[in-house]
Order: sequence, then structure tokens, then C-alpha cells
Amino acid sequence: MQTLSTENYLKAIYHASQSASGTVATTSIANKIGAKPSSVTDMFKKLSDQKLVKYEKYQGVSLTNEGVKTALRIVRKHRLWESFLVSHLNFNWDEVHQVAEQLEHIQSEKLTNELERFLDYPTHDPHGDPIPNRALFMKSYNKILLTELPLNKEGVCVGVKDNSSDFLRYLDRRQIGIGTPILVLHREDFDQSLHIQAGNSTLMITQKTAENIYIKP
Amino acid sequence: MQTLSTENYLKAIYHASQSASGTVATTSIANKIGAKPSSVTDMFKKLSDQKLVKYEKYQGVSLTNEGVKTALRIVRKHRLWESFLVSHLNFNWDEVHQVAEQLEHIQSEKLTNELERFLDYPTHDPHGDPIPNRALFMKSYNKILLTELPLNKEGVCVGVKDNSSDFLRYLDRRQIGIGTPILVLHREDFDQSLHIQAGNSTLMITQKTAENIYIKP
DNA sequence: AATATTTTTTAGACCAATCTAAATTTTATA
DNA sequence: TATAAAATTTAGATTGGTCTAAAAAATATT
Ligand SMILES: [Mn+2]
Ligand SMILES: [Mn+2]
Ligand SMILES: [Mn+2]
Ligand SMILES: [Mn+2]
Repeated sequence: MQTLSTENYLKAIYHASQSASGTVATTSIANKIGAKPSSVTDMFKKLSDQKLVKYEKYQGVSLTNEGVKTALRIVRKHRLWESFLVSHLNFNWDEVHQVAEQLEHIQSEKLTNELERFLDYPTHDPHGDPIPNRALFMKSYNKILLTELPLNKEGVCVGVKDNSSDFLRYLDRRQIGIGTPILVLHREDFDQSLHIQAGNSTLMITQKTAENIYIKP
Repeated sequence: MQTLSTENYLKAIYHASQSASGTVATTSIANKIGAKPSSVTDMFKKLSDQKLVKYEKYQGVSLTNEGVKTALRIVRKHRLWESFLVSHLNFNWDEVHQVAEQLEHIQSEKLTNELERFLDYPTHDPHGDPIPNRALFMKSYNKILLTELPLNKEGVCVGVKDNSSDFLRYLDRRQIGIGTPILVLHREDFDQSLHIQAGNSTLMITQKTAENIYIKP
């Protein structure tokens, strides 16, 4: 049985190992969790004792099979709850993270599975991230960053890289969301800013914005 | 901001002070929480420092106004979640307690209030207990124990005193639930057992059962 | 009222999770 | 490759929540 803290660490390690190859460094987890590196080292040892990570001094960690499973169970709950909050409780996609961060720790298989049924087996959460099913399997789109979408090639927004409230609310104001069709009309060589067609409106976005939007071509 | 542990203590003190008058004793909380009396004393001191209880050595505790409010906020969440689990997630009334015990600690006013709206402002939980509204006000029925219902006077089951799975499943088998009309046909002087009409069926119940069923006459 | 029993508190310890400060190892740079 | 910088670990302390064992107070019984 995991504690709230070990669960948060496992999830952080899982996410970190998705976006980088090789082992996960102490400081990267320290930053994600908001703890000091020395605390992270302590936790690495504990997780290693539980055989949830492989850890060698000064070499970072990687999740074991059991560690991945435990992490995915938490990710599953997190994304199901986020979906529920948006679809039934009038939460906006920028408001759900903090609450799901708590709800993901509720221990009840029946609750998780019934919630999934109630939501009609959603495959993606409000941010476009895939939801692991009961067998912890998930299928993600073959997605690219908006910066990589060729000119005049029709694509659809299927996710965001930056999940911060600031960014999500900015997208709301620009009327860009999951499912919005996107077309790149012009790419400015000077600063890599883009003129795009998003849904029915034409607008300009910066490179920084573009590299935080996932597109299914 | 309360911890999970202080919240559980406040709720336990609240419930204990409902069913007995005067202050709440150390051992009664120790039994409810499943902790040793010495741990309870420690917690009484902490809660007293936070001005959530009034505590005098060897004299037990009583909740302050602020303590009552904090307890009611948790009770509110507990009962709303229980209602949700039964009405939308196919939980039986004997399965909800353990999960609600966790969910009651989720901190998000928006979540609580939206859940209440989603459930259409329920006034009572699956066990017939009143749900405090946003202002923490609740109205309970004018209820009596089934042992006190006069012969041949029509009543309705509106709650249970014992919330254990064993008792609730026993009532399920007897087809007694919240809302079931009850009529006492005969009271056996020898052992205080009752012949009752519950819904459409006639059955016999022991005194022990009868004194755990609340009736609105 | 004296004594026995029960209840409650205190003292001292432990565990998980964190921290700071110092030591050690790895990595980068001159 | 020697040295400087950065990353990581160790040592030791702190906090919240718990425990056991012993002491103290309240309550019940003779
Ligand atoms: Mn979390
Ligand atoms: Mn998400
Ligand atoms: Mn609880
Ligand atoms: Mn209940």
C-alpha cells in the first residue's frame, strides 16, 4: 500500500521518464515535486526498497514494471477525475488539475471502475491526454507539435504540452481547444510566429504558443 | 488548514457529542478512531491550541463554534459523496462508508458545491442522515426508534442507527430500506421481538434490530 | 473514608516525510 | 587533465502522528 507521498513521486518519475530518455535525475524530480534534492534521495531509497524503482547512487532512477503499473493506476484515476469534473461538475479545463491531484489518491477499485463506466469509458482527458483503461493500456494519437505542421496542411488540436492555467485560459480566449481544426497560413521566418486559421477565425500566435500545442495531422 | 487526522478527530467528536450530552471523553474518541487514549490526549491538546475544542485536563472536550463548523463541513462532504456513490456509481448503501471516509477530505469548495448541484441538492444521505447545506444548516426528521412506535400506527423508515455493513445487508435481505412503510402488528412481551408489516411483507424482527431503525410516525 | 478500579495524562520512543548544512561524486571548463 | 561548478548524497534535526509503559487523577466499591 502506497502513501500519498510515494504515489506523487511515482507519478512524477513516470512523467519525467516519458519526456526524457534514460534515467530520471534527482533534481528533475525535486523541481516537479517542489522538494529539496536531499528529500528526493531519501524517497528514491524507499521506492528502491519497495522494488518500484531501480536506483543506483548518483545515477538517477527508472521505474520497474511494478512501478510503472502503480504510476499508471494513479494517472488513470487523475485523468478520469479530471474528465468527470469537466463533463459533469462545470469545471473549466484549467481548474481541474489541483483537485485531481487529490482525488487520484482515493483507494477504491470499484470507485475507479464505476466512474469510468459512468463517464462511458473516455479515452482522453480534458487536456487530450490518454486515459489508461482497466488493464492500464492506453492509445495515444500520432501527434506532432504545431511548430512542425506543414503550411496549408489541415490538422486538429488534440492536446497541450503546457497544462498551466495561464496557458489554458489564453487558449480559451483564442478559442483554441481540443478538437479545433488548425491550418498554418504563414510562418514568419524572423521570429517563427505563425498566422493560423483556428476554427473560423484567423489569428497570430508566437512560436512559444505553437510549441505547446499538439496536432493530429 | 486541517490535516486528515485532525479532520477525523473533529468529526468523531462531533458525532460523539450528538449522541451524548456534556463533554466527550478521551476513551470514547479512542474507540471511535481506533487509537490509544494517549494519542487522543495529544490530539485534544492540538485541537485546543487551534481553538477548535474546549479542553480541560481530565474533563474531556467540547467543540467550539469554529470546531462545529469544521466538523459540519466534513460531514457535508461525507454525506454528499455517499449520495453520489449510491445514486450514480452503483454502490450499495453498505459499501459507501469506507470510500466516503476518504473523499470527505478533498479540499475544494467548488467541488463540494458543484457535486451538491449535480445531485440536485439532496437533503438526506443513503442512510437517512441529513446533509448540511452550503450554510451548514440541516433539517432532520422528527424521528423515533422502531421500538417506540405504537401498535398499528403507520410509520416510515427514515434512517438507521447502526451503519455497519452487516446490519445494512440484513435489512436489504428483509427488504427494509429508507422509505419503507412500517406497521407494528404485535409486540412480544417475553423478548420484545416485533411482528411487523414492512412494505408488502410481514416479518418478525428482534428488539436489537428494532432499536436500530428510525421511524417517522 | 479508605481502598481498588478505571480513566486520563505524561514521559519517552518510533516512523514517515521533510529540511539545512556539509561532504562527496559527477560533469563541465579552462 | 587539473580545477571549477553542479549534482547528489549523508548527517543530523524537526514535525505530526502514533505507540508503550508508568504516573497521576477521577470514580467506584467496600
Ligand atoms: Mn497527487
Ligand atoms: Mn490532464
Ligand atoms: Mn475520514
Ligand atoms: Mn451516511
